[in-house]
Amino acid sequence: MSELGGGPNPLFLREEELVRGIEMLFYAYRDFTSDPDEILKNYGFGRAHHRVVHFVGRNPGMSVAELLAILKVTKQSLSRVLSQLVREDFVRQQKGTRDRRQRLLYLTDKGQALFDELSRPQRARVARAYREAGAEAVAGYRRVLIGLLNQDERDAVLASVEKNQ
Amino acid sequence: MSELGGGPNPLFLREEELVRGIEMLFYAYRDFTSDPDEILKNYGFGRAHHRVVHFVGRNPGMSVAELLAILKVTKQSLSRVLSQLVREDFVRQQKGTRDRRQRLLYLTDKGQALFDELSRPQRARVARAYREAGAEAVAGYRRVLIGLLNQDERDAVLASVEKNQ
DNA sequence: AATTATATGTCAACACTACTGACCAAAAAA
DNA sequence: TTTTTTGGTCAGTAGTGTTGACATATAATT
Repeated sequence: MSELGGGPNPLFLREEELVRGIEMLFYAYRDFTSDPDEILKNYGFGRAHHRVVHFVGRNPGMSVAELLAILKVTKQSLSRVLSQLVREDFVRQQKGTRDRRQRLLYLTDKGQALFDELSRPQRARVARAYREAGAEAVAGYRRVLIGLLNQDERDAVLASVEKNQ
Repeated sequence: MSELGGGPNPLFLREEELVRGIEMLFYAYRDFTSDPDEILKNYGFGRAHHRVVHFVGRNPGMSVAELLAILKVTKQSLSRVLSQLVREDFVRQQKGTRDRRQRLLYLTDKGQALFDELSRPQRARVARAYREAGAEAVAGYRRVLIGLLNQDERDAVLASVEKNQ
């Protein structure tokens, strides 16, 4: 296959470089999820539980609809893991005051403890990578990741990620 | 939770910044996989098939053992999708000449076509992100992703990724 | 030549995560 | 009051992953 644009591309846009970018993301994600996966086994949970615990922990009081929009899974997929987390007292649901149909989601103390346990090895991994690469590389890392997002998602993601600045 | 090291960390190692790095990776991977996922539906395939097609396409003649080491799944998990791809003539197996126990893996023309179809939107996505972020950011992106790898995997991953330089 | 180790495949059984499509109830909005 | 939104639930199905056991062919070692 020839170059994407047909014309002469800067070095980092060569075909080979693009495929390399694809693979690097696969490898990083593969290793990145391995630590939490190990921990989750001890709780009889899977990766889906992790995602719920993470985003509820980061966005206390979020609604189910907001969580669905972040995870991009169906209601039924979420329902199973969420109700399991509620049943086992990791997540607490509270009727919304403004809109009482909503079940606003919060971590319990137990849930917060799990959040911390799961995030510890990931934070350590990111910290190590950031430290080794340096501040400038970190800025580049973030810029490229943002560029990889669906364009119609960028604002939402940036808002979500930056909210706790 | 306090800072990781206890001491005063540079800004990009703040707790909040680390969690942001975790989330960005989740979001990028979520959107990154969405295009191929759509295409795969038309073939009755899933993400696992994609991974096999991708890595066999990138490493023609690789052995099953090598593929397992990259994917980090069990033989049984791989077996299902691989035998399906062979049965449907996307992947071809050829007895190794040096070691005739090995089944060396190659894409058929059909497999190569699928590889191209799947990689096209991902390459376009990476190209867009690289273009928007610039060469310097790309270098940082790659450095951080390498730092996120398990340390005992780095050499293998770098060898695999760089091999077609 | 006989033994051991390796590469691969296969089977059964199971678990987690995801999907679709249908349906229902409560509450908000029009 | 009617419509829409939010959320829950049910049944059925599919894709991907696991463990553990076992079989075969071949290579490597003794």
